[in-house]
Amino acid sequence: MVSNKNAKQNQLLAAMPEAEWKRWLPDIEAVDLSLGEVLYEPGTTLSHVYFPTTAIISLLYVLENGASAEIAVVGKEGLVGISLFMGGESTPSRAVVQSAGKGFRLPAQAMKDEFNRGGAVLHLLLRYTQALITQMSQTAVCNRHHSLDQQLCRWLLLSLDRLEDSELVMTQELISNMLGVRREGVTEAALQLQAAGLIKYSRGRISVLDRPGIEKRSCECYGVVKKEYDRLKEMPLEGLRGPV
Amino acid sequence: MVSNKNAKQNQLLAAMPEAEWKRWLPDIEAVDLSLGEVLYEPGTTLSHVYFPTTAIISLLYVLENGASAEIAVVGKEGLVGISLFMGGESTPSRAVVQSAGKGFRLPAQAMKDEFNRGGAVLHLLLRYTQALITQMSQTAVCNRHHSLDQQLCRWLLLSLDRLEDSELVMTQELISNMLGVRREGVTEAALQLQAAGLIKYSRGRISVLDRPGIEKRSCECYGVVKKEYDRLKEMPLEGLRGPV
DNA sequence: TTTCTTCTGTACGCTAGCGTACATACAAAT
DNA sequence: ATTTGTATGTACGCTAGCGTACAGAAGAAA
Repeated sequence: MVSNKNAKQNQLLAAMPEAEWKRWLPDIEAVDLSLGEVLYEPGTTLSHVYFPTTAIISLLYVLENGASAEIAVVGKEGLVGISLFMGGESTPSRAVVQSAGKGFRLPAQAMKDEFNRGGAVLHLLLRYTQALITQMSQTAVCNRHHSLDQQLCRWLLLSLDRLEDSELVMTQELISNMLGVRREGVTEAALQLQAAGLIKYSRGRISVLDRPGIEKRSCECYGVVKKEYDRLKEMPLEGLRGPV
Repeated sequence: MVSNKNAKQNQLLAAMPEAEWKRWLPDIEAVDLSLGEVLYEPGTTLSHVYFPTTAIISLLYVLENGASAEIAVVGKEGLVGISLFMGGESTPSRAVVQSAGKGFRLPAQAMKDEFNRGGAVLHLLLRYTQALITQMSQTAVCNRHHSLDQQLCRWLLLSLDRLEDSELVMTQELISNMLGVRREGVTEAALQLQAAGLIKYSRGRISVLDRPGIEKRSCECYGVVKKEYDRLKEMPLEGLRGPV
């Protein structure tokens, strides 16, 4: 039996009705997620779904030539492993811990069983999936049209939202993998942000000093996604059921 | 009452169990979809879901500055309007008819009601959504790492798969909007393909002469997505229910 | 203290694709 | 047959980001 209180740092778990929550308790398990840990590889069948609380997970696509790009970030607002209930069992993407921290996990079968009861949990999870889709789509457009500088700001904001403090443990090399760009490009962009007094960093630790400043430099993509997450979060869960 | 036979050109409708299909029949409606027609705008509540048969629909994101990019294509293999059953009611994207043709539509409420019965239709639709997510993700990576030439090939293949013949009615200007690049860039890439004898085109009509040739020039993204669509299509629908 | 490793900074030439501006060419309409 | 509009081709300078190659700098290890 785990500490109920900590688990509810995850917003999906927190949003679950009491009855469902009680059913889950015996199966749910606290986990420590360490930097670089891989939650699933492309094509593998998932054994658990993960609900991060303080950890941040990146959904990464890796191309044949080794080039990669992050397609979405998951933190305390979501869960990792949607393909389990979406019905695919696996995805072509990889889930990597981008920022070490804690989370909870639930065995695949327990997840499916609950989902198949078709109640509030189903709607909650699908609504979250819809938000995730928005994030992915926006990433696609952002990759096409926005500058590295703008994208770095967007990325910093996405990470900040999922952390308690304003310090990221993250080398420029890793960021470059996420953004799918050269490490040197990240250095240049980061130098500018530092020169402008917006961030301060050294050897794998980045402190954000002026968040509003970063927001100003970011492309619209951050805001669009944030707004959509908020909109969905506030929608009534029974929305699907009633006739208006 | 519509012709059952035509509707089942759509693979999702075709995959529906007879019982469910009979429930839908009274509500389903044939529609002609003309080039450029907009099925929904960002943020608007959807009135119907669309099941294309011969038409092709593009899911487009338009940025504040007017720049755009296609994030996914939907043809006879899928449906347009997943946000209806995913619970969001709307999306920040726009759905535009990319290739004129026919399709069928179902009123939003009928769709939700059927979905909420929680049977095979639910699993069928979620599995399709999972495939769509793959397409979006791959598009994001592709936008980051592959050349215009490769992407044009990918795009041609995606379109071909959703058409009967091998002629696309599509100006280079429109293609450039989809790919989120300059029209001139598409001209250059298309010239090369034509010089290589792979396609032939003139004033908005493109004939693909050598499909294998195009496949060779395309990036891996087309193949990855295709394979995942096929994999999902062949999975048993009850996969979610049983314990293995 | 010295060595080693990892992270960050700098430099330089290169290329794809952009923005812009026209030029041609085809096809339908008058 | 001529006009008009739309689709395609060409050209040219520009910039962001790439590939490559090192050089410093900050910790960690010895």
